[in-house]
Amino acid sequence: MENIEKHLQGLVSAYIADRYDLTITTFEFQQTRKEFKGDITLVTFPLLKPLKQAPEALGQAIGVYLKEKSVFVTDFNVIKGFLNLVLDDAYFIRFLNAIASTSSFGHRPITEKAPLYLIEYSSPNTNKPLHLGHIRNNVLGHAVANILEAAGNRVHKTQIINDRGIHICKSMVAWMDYGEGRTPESTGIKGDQLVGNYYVRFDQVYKEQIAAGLAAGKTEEQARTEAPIFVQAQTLLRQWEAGDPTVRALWKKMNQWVYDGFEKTYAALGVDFDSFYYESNTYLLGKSIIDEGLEKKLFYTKDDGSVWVDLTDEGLDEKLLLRADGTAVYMTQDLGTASQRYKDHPSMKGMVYTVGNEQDYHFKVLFLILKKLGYEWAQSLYHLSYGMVDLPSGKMKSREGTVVDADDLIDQMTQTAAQLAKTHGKVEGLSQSEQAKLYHQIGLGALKYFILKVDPKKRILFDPEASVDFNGNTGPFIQYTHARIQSILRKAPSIEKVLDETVPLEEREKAILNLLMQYPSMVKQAAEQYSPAVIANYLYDLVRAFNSFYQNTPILGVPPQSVQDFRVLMTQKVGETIKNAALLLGIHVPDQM
RNA sequence: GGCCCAGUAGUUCAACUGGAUAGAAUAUCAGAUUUCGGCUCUGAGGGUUGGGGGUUCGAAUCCUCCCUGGGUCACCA
Repeated sequence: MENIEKHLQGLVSAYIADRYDLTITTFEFQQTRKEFKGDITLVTFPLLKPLKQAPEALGQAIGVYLKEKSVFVTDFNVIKGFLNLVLDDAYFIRFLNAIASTSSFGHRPITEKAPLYLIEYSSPNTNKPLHLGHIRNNVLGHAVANILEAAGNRVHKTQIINDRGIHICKSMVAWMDYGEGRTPESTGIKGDQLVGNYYVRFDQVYKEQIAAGLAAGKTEEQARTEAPIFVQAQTLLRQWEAGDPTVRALWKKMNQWVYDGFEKTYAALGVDFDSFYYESNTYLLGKSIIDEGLEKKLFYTKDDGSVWVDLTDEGLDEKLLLRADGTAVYMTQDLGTASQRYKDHPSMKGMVYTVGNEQDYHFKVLFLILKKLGYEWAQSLYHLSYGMVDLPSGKMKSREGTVVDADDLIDQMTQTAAQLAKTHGKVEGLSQSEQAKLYHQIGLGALKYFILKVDPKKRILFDPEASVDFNGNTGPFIQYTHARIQSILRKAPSIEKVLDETVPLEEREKAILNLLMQYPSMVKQAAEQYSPAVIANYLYDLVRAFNSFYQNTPILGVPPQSVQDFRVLMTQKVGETIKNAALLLGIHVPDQM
C-alpha cells in the first residue's frame, strides 16, 4: 500500500505541477470502502480550494490522467470529492509474490544502530501476589516491547521491584507472630501467595486491635498509631533501615519466596525480562540529581531545608523533591533510577513506563524535570498509561478482598478453554500433555486478547465468560481461524511461489490482499502509538475477511492450476500474518485446535 | 474546588487521528436446519456519538460552556 501511494502521489503531483504550476506533494489516500468499486481512493476535497476546481471535474481529470500514465490504474470512478481507482490484478499478484518470498513480512530488521528503548512493566510490590491489574500491565508492556522490536528498534525489558517499605514489614511481622515457621516448601503454597496471606493476616489483626483501642477509650488516631502490631511493623522498618542483620535476613528470605512465586506467574503469562531493578538499591539514588538541579538553579531550598521544584509556569504545581531531613521521596527515587538506567545503558534513546493512569501526574512531572535537566533521552520518555480493570461484579479493591488473583484467573481461563475445546471436539489425536498445553494457550489467548483489544487509556470491564468464546471478537476465534487455515494447507497440494500475473482476481480476494498490504503500516502505527489494540483490531478484520472469503470459495482441487495456486498461496500468507501479528500480542496460535 | 482521562446500538468494543450512509461482536426478534428452546446458517430491528454553541467543503474526532463517571491534587510508593 505504501508503494502504490508513493507511485500515485508522484503522478498526481506531476499533473498538478504541469497544469496549475503548483507544487503539492502530500495527498490523502485511503482504502476504498467496500460498497464502492475500486481499490484505493484519492480524497480530492483538500485540492479544491488551491486549484479552484469543482470536485467532480477535478476527480474526472485526474482519473483520466492516472489511467493513461499509470501501469497499475485500469479504471476509476468519481463520487463527490472521492476518486476511486481500480488497480490492475498484476499489481496484487506482484505484491503477493513479493511477500511470499519474505519470511518476516512486515517486520523491520534490527540493526546494531537501531535505537534502544527500555520498557518497564510489571513492577510489583513484594508483599502480595499479582492480580488482574498486574495482568493488564504485564500483557501491555510485553506486547509493546514486541511491537517496538518488530518496528525495528532494540528493546530492553525491565522492571523495578518495590521490595522495601512499611508494607513489606507488615507481612514480616504477621509471619513472625503467626507463621510458626511455615515456608513454601513446608506448606506447598506458592511463595507470593504465602506472603500475601500474612499481609492479609496483618490487616485483620490490625483492625481488631484498633477496635480494641477504641473500646478502651482511645481516639481513632491513637487507636491506629498505637496498635501493637502497627508499632511492631514500624520498629521493623527502622531496624531494616539501620541494617539489622536478622531483620535483613528475614526480609531477604521472604522476598525470595515471593520472587520464586512471581517467576511461575510470569512463566504462565509468557512474559519475560532482561533485567531487574530493586528499590532497596535505588531508593537512595537521586540525591546527586538534586544537587545538580540546585546548581543549575532549577530547584530551590525552603527555609526548613526541603528541596522543591516550581512548575507553575508549565501549569503544574510546586513539587517536593527532598524532605527537610534530607530523605528521599518517590520522585527523588524515580529521578535517580532513570539516570541510573541511562548509566547502565548509555546507548538508550528513551524509555517506556507501563504504569496505571492514577500516576499520570507523577510522570508528567518526572518527565518535565528530566527535560529541564537537559538529558537528551528525556525527549523520548513515554508513560504507557492504562485504565483500571473492573469486573461485572463490581470494582476491584484490594482492601476489601475483591481482587482477582492472577494465578487463579489463569487457571480458571485454562479450565474454561478446556471445556469449550472438548465440546468442539477437535482435539482427538493429541496426547494429554499436548492437550494441556493447548488449553493453556487458548485460555491465555482469550485473556490477553480481551485485554489488548481495548485502547489502553480506557477502563476495561472484564468478563471471563465472554472472553473465551470461540466466536466473535475474541482470542480463541483468531486462534481457531489460524488452526483452520493450517488444516486447509495440510490438505493442499504444494505450490509454486511465483504466480502468473494474468491470474484473474475476484473482489473478495482483492479485499484480503488489500488488507494484507496494510500489515506493515499497522505494526508501525501500533509502535508509534504504543497501542497493541491497533494490531488486535487489525487481526480481527483480517480473520473476518478470510472467513467470509473462504466460506463459499473452494480452494482445493479446482483447476485452473494458477488460480488454485493463487488461493493456496494467499491462504498461507494470511495464516502467517495472523501468526506473526498474534505473536506480537504474546498470543500463541496452535496449528490444531 | 484546580488539573488530567473517559463518555459511541440494550451490552462489550471499533472508526486508519478531520473524510463517503458511524461499523463489528454479543444480546433481542423473525426464518432455515434439527435426536435438543442448547450447535450451525440467513435476515431484521436497534444511534440526536452525554447536551448546547462554534470552526469548514465535511466533525464521534478540533475550540468553548455545561452534565455524568473515574483519577489526582501526601514530607505514601
